[in-house]
Amino acid sequence: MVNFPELDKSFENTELENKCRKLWDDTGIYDYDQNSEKPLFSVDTPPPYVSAAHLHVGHAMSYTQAEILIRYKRMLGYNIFYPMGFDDNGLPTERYVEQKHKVNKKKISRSDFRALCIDETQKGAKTYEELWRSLGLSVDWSLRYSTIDDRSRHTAQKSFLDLYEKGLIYRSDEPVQWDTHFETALAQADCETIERKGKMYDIAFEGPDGEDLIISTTRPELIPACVAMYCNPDDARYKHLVGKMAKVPLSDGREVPIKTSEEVDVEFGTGLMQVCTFGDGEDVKKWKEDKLDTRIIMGPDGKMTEAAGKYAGLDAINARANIVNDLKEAELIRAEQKIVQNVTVGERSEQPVEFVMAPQWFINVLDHKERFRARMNQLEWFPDWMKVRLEHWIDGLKYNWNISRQRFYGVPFPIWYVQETGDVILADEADLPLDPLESQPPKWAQEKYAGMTIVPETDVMETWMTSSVSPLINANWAGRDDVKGSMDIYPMDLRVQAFEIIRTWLFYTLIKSEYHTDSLPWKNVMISGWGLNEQGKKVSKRDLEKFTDANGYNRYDPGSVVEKYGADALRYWAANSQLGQDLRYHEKEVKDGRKVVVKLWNVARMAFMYMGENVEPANFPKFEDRTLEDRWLLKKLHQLADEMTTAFEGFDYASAKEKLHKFFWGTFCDNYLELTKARFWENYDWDDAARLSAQATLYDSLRILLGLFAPFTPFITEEIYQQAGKFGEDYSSLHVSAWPKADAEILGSDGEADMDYVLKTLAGVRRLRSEQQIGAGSLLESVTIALGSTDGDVSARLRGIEMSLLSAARAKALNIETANDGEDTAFTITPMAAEG
RNA sequence: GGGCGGUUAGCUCAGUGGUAGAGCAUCUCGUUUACACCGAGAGGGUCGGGAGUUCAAGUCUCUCACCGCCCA
Repeated sequence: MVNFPELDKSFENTELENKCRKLWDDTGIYDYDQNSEKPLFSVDTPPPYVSAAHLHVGHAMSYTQAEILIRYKRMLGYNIFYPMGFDDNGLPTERYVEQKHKVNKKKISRSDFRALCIDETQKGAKTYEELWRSLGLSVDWSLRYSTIDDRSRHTAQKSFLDLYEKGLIYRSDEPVQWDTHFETALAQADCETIERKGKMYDIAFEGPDGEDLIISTTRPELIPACVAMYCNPDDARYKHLVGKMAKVPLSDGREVPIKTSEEVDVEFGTGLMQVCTFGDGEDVKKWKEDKLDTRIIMGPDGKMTEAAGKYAGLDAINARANIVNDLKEAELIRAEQKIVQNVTVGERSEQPVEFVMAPQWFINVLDHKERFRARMNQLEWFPDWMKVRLEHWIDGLKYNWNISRQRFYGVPFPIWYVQETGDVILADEADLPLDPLESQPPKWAQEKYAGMTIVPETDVMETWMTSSVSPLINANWAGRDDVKGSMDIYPMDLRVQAFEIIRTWLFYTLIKSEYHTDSLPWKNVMISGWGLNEQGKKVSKRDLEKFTDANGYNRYDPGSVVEKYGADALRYWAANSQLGQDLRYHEKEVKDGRKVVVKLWNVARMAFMYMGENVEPANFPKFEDRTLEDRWLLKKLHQLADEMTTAFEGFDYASAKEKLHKFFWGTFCDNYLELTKARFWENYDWDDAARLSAQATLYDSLRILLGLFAPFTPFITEEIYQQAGKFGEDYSSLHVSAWPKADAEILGSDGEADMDYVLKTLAGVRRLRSEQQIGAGSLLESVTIALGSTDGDVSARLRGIEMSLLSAARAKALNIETANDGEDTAFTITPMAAEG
């Protein structure tokens, strides 16, 4: 027995959302159950940087897209492992703290700086958690981790030790890509290429016989660091020079060798090039291969050092200007030309990347590309074409992965060095996590190196070193007893993330799994696109600042949007973009979701009204005994459930939503409900059996629709479900009820062919009403259907469904005429307005 | 220069070889007993250009152009 109360005419979304959130929290429906018998579905989600309140509707979009799928899986009966992490170490945090507190890491103690970072990240995490909750993300918050907490530091440090023991990690003093703004090393993945205007100078070196040797360069300031000159071995112009020396300009006659390399482009400039320590990766390569001299003239801060002589203290730009002047005075610049050049810059600082010599820790990736490719191919990619992006990244790898960062805030390396011997002392795994600056080395080491000077590593690991073990953090690889997960959840079922971190997060995680566990980290990966602003650009911090109005409302801020339109509305918008595709955000499109939510509420209101109290599903007529309209509707609805299931199985939430939307608004509301109302109205002669059939079908269809909408709009559907007395079910929440399963018998049913006449009548009368400006509500005196065919059967069939046709036309009488025009399917409707 | 994605209605986007779709916007009508955050109807498209395959191409192939992202 189920009672359907009268629903309020409207609802207040924040109030409704708070109610649902309380229910979900109280019943713990999102909790991962370690002892469950159910099949497991585990998800590895991106830990966003919490250092700045930078989350925008684009983030809401991609997190929601994944979460819709997770809700579907939960309704399928999976035991869901859905954690949330926060990434709070790394450069973004430090930069945020530096800017916000106007501090310089050189002028503040390491521990004070770290304290500020931790404080800011805790604030940020709180804001973020509230936002994700308000959006309805069905996360088990007890699984929450942060990349600076004990378990993450423990896991990252264990990762280091394991790699060290396996010989996959090494320390080396070699030129590394360097960010002169943040004064830290960078990995290849931390760099990007930008286009900018520059100048190409042709500069004369002096050959062995006093002749001019012209090189073309955009970086004349590196001339004092020139250590060799190169030409192509096949270049006839310079063959006689190979092995001889050239004099470097402005150097008091310093000489550098002239060498050959296949890689020198004969067509570029004069075919001669300088190699400096270090201008770019090519310089590094030749320096290594040919064991060239080292002349470092630039410091870690990007300023010229004493070795640059009179240019010392200048940054690259000023040094360039000065040196160009000097060269001009010496008449050594033979040409200059404006060009557009591609410059590698630090992703965060946007400063040109330089090379600096410093001992760093590297993970060997170059020797194992084939293994990574094989793993990559074992992964199921959604969408599949995203795989190519990783493939090309792996192919294009040029450097081993440098994980050392000369920063304060991050996971420390669990190591010390012995000054006298250079030995590396590793921490014991049992002591992790630790900071070598604050902890003593293991006892055995203290004994072994007694009397020697033991110094801690002061660099920290780069942030990806930690986030790349997120599946292992979740699976408690470190074996901590304060954590819920276990290696049973590993490999995880699904990784979700956006495309821009394929080369970093996805790639690094793949590496770590390969090295640590000799397996994939997850079975499937789902890659989202970006939510873009109205101009089609990535939503920027500027958008978040510029468009905030006096009341603090910002259309790009998910918090603002949720408050104004409701979480369901924003979620509904998020499902608009196909998996992997970008989507422009327009605030007005959130209204579309809002409308669906309101419509659902009103549908429920009506259905509740017509179902009323004391509804006994046991007394419902069987499917085959229901009316034409009801059987048709149910068949369509079960087809929909079937199609949506297929879509979801392919991670295609977007077409699932599209099909649902189309069905709900068109088939269900505009057609079925409009047809069905008449059965509850007094001016129609429908019998009680037909009314009961309608009630049964409203009951069934509303219940199924709530299920189908649940992943997209969890709040409104939950509220209706609860108001409906949970349809007499035992589930504590709609979101742990069973996903609607298409019934084979209903799918295979036929006999609704007559429905075609009803729908044609509905459409035909509507058109005529519109043409003749007759309101849809006014009852017609009669409707006339003119049959072109002389087939008497049709006439009889129409008489058999007379009540349905009258309901469709909203008419009192049905006339059937045969127009002898010979057309088989001619079918017209002639309504007449009722009097008055 | 190479790669990936995109180019469909004014805007944002769907579209599975078989009569071009949705929402928003526009126009007309309708205060109707779930909903005006509504309903009915209408207008609006050489599906980026060109070539090819096919009985049939928005869809498959080739090519060119433009946009976005990534790599040189």
